[in-house]
Amino acid sequence: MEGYIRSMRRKSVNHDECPMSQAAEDIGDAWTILILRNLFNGMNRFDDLQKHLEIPTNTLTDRLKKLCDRGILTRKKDPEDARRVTYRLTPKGGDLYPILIALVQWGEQWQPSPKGDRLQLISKTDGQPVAKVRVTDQSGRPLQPRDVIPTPGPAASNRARRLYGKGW
Amino acid sequence: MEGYIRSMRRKSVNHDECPMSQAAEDIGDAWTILILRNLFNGMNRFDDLQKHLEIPTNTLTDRLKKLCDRGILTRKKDPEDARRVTYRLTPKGGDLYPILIALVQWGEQWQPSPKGDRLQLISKTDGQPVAKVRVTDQSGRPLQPRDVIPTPGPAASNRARRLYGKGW
DNA sequence: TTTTTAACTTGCTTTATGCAAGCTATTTAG
DNA sequence: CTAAATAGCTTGCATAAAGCAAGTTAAAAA
Repeated sequence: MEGYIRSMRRKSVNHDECPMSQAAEDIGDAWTILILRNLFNGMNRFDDLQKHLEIPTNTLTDRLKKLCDRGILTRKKDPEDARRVTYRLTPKGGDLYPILIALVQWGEQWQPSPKGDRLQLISKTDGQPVAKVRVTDQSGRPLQPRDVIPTPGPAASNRARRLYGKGW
Repeated sequence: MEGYIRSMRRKSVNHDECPMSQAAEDIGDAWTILILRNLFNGMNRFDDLQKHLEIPTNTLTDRLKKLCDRGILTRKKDPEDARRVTYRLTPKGGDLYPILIALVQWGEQWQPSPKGDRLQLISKTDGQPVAKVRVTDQSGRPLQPRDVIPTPGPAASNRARRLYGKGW
């Protein structure tokens, strides 16, 4: 059953031991990304998410369940209204922030609206737009893909070694 | 037909004019993310991708086609071997780099292997691991979600205005 | 005490995924 | 120069996931 999730038909994408495969498994889904976006904006209830995203209820249930199972969200009953449930980002979930911001910036840059910006991210520290998310070295120098050597670590799978050792 | 792609049944997730929705539509898919990962590692042929990822050929065809249509990849015939086709990242595609690096770092941090690191990203500039991708203001101060005010811009849709104006 | 609200669940239809096989155009082997 | 191999697909079929409408349960509001 290795390499499969929940069925023999929906293949798991995480058959190498790559952190990106696991991340892709977790958030590599359009609905999941949008749910997380809304949670980062403080929307934490089932029906608000459903109405705003126009997501089918069973799909929303499925995604919220997975996000909770994977430790990205917590599910708690609202003490003030026992009908209500609140979903909140865990520290692990909160750490997805740079990824979501990078997605916004990429979308704004490369698929701009003719009418101008759709979303501006303003920092409270200086009232200026948030800086572009970049890959840098320890001293802050920006790095391009060619400046980075991806090296399989001690826990790398053979598949990952093949990829990063360029031995396909 | 607004809000739908390719059919009446597969809903498009991009019914607000949000840059993140569009980005989610583009790369919010586990196979797509892994294809991009492999392309960033210099793997640019159909059969190499197919073998390494163990992705069904029709799914790979579909994803490569979409990525080309969306200007993320180019498709060119190899002048040295007319059977071969090479897929390469466009500047738009290359700009997804911070997102992929952030995904690796998140996966390595929050879903670590008991055996240690799986993938180490070493910078050629100093031989050190690449710095953690962060959200900062213009002067480099790190920002948390609460430090950022997402403001609908001139091109924002009503749906986006509702979300970012907290008026659900 | 009836109606609403919130968060689902169920049943059904359509679409997408996965597999095996086949196809077409080159290129290499004999 | 023909036969086999290779690269990049396409097709057909089975099953799983997405989407829609409706129903369920428990709590709160009217």
